[in-house]
Amino acid sequence: MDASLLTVQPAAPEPIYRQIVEQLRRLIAGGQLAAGDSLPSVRDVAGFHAINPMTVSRAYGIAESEGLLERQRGKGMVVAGTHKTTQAASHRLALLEPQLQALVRQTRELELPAEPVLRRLTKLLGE
Amino acid sequence: MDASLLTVQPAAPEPIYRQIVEQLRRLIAGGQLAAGDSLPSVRDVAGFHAINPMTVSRAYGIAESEGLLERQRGKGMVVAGTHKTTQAASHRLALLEPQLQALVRQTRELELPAEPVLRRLTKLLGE
Amino acid sequence: MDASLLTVQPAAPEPIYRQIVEQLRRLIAGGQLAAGDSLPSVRDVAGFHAINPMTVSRAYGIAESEGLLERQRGKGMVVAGTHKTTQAASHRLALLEPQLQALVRQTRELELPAEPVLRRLTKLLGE
Amino acid sequence: MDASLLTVQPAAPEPIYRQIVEQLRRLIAGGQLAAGDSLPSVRDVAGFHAINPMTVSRAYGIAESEGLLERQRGKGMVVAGTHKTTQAASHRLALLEPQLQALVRQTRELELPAEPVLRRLTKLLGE
DNA sequence: GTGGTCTAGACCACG
DNA sequence: GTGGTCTAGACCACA
Repeated sequence: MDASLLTVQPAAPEPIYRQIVEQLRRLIAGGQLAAGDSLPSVRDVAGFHAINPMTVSRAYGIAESEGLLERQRGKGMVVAGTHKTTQAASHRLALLEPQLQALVRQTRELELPAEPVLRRLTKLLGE
Repeated sequence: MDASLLTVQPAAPEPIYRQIVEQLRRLIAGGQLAAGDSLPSVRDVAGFHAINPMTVSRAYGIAESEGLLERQRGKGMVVAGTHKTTQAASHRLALLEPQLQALVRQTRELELPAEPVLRRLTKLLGE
Repeated sequence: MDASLLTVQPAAPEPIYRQIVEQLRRLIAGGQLAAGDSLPSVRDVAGFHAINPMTVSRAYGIAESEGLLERQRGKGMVVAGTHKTTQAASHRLALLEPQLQALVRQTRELELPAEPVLRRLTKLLGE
Repeated sequence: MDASLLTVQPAAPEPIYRQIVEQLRRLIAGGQLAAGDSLPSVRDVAGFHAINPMTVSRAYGIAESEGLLERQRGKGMVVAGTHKTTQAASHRLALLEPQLQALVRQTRELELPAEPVLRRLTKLLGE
């Protein structure tokens, strides 16, 4: 499993460990990480992104306590078996709902009409 | 100026003071707050949303240091005169760019096609 | 809230942060910590037991993610409101079931009859 | 000697090797394993419980260094001769003391009276 | 090799 | 004052 699977933005306001947890949630929901897949080791991820191993370990630990990952003693972390298949698109879309609602609120605060926002998003999604 | 202009979610992970600053930025860019408009007092906002006055004060202070607001003796805070008019739509759209990019990244991690996301957003924007 | 409420055994095999989490679970279930009670600060607990603040913070964080505690921004941690009352004795007894089962297994491995074990436990509980 | 003598819970927080060592300690103290008895081979135990042979080997090694077991060429591990007889009940009871003390502490944290705990334990021991 | 725990200490975010 | 995040590094537990 490749450490480059995860992306990390150390400068973002969102803490690194949470960035990782949330990416894992989406990658598993989307099926890019399937049940049984093993994850890059804590040390690999930390080395690749030049962050502290403990930060990665913390993310993995939270993901484990959420039931996303399982620890295989001595071998590393794997995607938990409960997530047998890629989740339905409707369920995956639901994971974006909070972000979509925030976007709508902000669009309104900016008094922007819907069209330019949708046009811009269409363009970005198409690239 | 009504304290209900601002919305605040104390339970959100984003700090309250930053929620306020960013809303002010957008409301001013969108023209809902025009140059010279006076803002609700720190006390009113804090009382209305049941948050700490110091938090509101801090948000106002940051907005002032960004040049969004000005302190007028005896009148409290008012929208700064530099923001004479509503900004151009293209400039306002630019303020959404980071959120749009994050949305695109998350859509890809979820392996979602563009259509359902755009459809959902269209619906929310139309309500 | 007194830092001496929690006891910690740094030499025990069980990690300190988990000792704390499990104590919190029992103290809340037993009603010694009621909803809304505030907890000793991370720094107080760490200082009192001569352990690292991060270790305490980690325990509090886990307890929060389990819904036992709530964070009051800027004020510290309080017992979550969901735990309105002391739980029924039967429910509290259930929390001891794993330990009781382990004790029974060990008693059998030692080929000990029930009486001396019960007698010893009775004595310890009565002190 | 049957591999099913030992029970192992790979999912438990307690490390597997320690589960084995402590069981051996109790089985020998209780006389279920007598001096000279031979133990199931590392391979058998590992195969039976689907755990890593190295884990079993490590447990046996620790038990040997504690003087519980002896390595006999060609015969594998046997119970050491120093443990000629079943130990006195009082000595065996002492092996349970830490668990009993932990149980008492937890009972108090749960604010449980002694009776229900003793009743439940009596029931479990009688089954 | 894997992950886990803890420390000491810096610095930030929040109220 | 509160808790949160991250680091660097030591050391342990496990397979």
